[in-house]
Amino acid sequence: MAERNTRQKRAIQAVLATAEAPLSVRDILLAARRDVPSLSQGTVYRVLKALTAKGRVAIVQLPGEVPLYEVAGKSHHHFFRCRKCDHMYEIEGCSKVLRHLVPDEFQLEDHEIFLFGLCPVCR
Amino acid sequence: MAERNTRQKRAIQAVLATAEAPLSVRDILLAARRDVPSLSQGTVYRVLKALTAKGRVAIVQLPGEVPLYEVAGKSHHHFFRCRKCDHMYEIEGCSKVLRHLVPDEFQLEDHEIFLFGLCPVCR
DNA sequence: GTCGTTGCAAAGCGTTTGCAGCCTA
DNA sequence: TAGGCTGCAAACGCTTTGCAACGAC
Repeated sequence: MAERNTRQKRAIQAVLATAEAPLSVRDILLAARRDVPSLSQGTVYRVLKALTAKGRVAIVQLPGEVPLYEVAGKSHHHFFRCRKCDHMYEIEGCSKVLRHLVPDEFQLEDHEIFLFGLCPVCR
Repeated sequence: MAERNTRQKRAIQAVLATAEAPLSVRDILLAARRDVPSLSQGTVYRVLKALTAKGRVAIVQLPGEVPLYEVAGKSHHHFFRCRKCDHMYEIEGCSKVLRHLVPDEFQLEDHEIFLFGLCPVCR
């Protein structure tokens, strides 16, 4: 019943903790294998699923792309994706004006915003 | 070279044209088979891909779900998804305030907004 | 020693694609 | 009749899962 603290879990969480941008399963697998070379894909999926269920990891799902993972608990934010270099920038804060988009009869609980364009470097 | 006007394409476009909400590939396949029973999944994918490339169809990609398709050319809008009945409502208009979310050095070109909550019926 | 966890490989699911025959123009 | 289009089925990429061995406690 008690959850166990394994090398695999520690390696995966360490990778997520030190990442500066959301990572794909492949990214996580390759990075974590530097600590635990025998790490398998299946384990990465299982550990991520468990961490997500516990609310310790958040999924960043861009339209038409594979899901990315980041540590949860950061302040509410969204992402800006540069269409040239593909880099993802975190956008802090979030417009209160969203509430006015929907009629009052709707009860707005959550939202996702993805911004696309050119970043300062690529302009 | 010249594109041909087949029963399959007509059936698929008719389904999209009369749909009141974005449809999945499965939805489209089942509906279009009422006109063309022999219609195959592969053809649906190919026709949708072609229509999308020509800008006649738009993809609605909700995080973690299969893509949905709708006729393009509607006025700019986003979606509100009821987390209880799963119905999707179109939200007209879109906040200009988005531009203020990103620093001036970023060149904002496009965006996606998904709203989640309870619709008037389910509240 | 127990039993949660892992690696492996097979299976699952949505989507793409090669190919031979079909049918629109 | 030409060649774009279709149905079929195999292949593909990502994710899940069954199972026996492993290892944290």
